[in-house]
Amino acid sequence: MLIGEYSHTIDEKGRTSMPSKFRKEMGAKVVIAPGIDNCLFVFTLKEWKGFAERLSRSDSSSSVLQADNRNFNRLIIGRAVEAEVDAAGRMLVPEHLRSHAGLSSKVTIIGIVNRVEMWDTGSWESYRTEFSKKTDVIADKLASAGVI
Amino acid sequence: MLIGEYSHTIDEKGRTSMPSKFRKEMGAKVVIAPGIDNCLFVFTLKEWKGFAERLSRSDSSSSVLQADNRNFNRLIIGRAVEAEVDAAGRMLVPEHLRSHAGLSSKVTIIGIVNRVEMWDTGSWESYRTEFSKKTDVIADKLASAGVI
DNA sequence: TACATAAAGTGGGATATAATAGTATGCAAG
DNA sequence: CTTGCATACTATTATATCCCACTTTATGTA
Repeated sequence: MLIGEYSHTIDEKGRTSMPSKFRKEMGAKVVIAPGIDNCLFVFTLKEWKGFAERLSRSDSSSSVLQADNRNFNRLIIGRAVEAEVDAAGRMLVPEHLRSHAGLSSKVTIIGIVNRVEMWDTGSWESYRTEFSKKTDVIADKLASAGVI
Repeated sequence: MLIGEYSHTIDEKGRTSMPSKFRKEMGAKVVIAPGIDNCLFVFTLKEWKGFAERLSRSDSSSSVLQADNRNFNRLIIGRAVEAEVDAAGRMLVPEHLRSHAGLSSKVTIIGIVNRVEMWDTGSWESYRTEFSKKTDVIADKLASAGVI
């Protein structure tokens, strides 16, 4: 299971490390896609197929939602790339995806069960500060999962 | 059952002891996650898996398309780590979790039935003194809610 | 109560692994 | 044929993990 937060650099060629803890599970080929909220999603090939399929399954009846769905798919699926993890454990993030997430030098990579997210470290920190104020939402979720 | 309060040190590498009374029940691998109120939760691997799966299913109650789910999963699952309890009975708490709970040198570890919490000893003491004043009020609430 | 023995807790150093920078090589386009 | 870019390889630095030893606390026995 992919969990945890790791900090890495991204060099001027756009290469950044896949955290060593994730490498075995992610394999040598991954898919990098624009994520929701200024981050990038990284999937295994297998997970990507499932994710893309769920997105493109248009089960909404209203034409307005269908249009939204098409746009969404263009933005997410159309801009995704397949990337290889090299011998040193790095993957190349193409320029259009780097700019989507605002990646410059420091990146924070987090694992969320079946996907990985890449954030610019600065963006991640402000995102985190922002949401950690909502402890009531967090407590509700923990309660509904039977943790507390 | 995990009960009791234990005090330990955390060294500059971030290692701290799992109380010996908890070791058998917790096993060799545990998951450390950010908790609410400036503490960390420590789960057995088994408890964690059930918990994470409930929260990351792709049904509507935990879909990635819903902002609250994304936020929660990023902050709790994305910042959790799997940690091994070493031969000396210690586990490594990574820097980002130490700073979440404000751990510096003294930690207090408490057992709460099926989970363990780690507190900075100072934070724990102020939390405890704060709430021990209100135990009668809390007891009344619990009683009127039919809990005890 | 004092002592002996064992278990647990803590600190520090050695070794292995990972992260990143730097250099070389191959391929494609002009 | 040359130049530029992208990928691959190598080396150095940094970090994390493992291992050992000492200290302290607990427990049981004389």
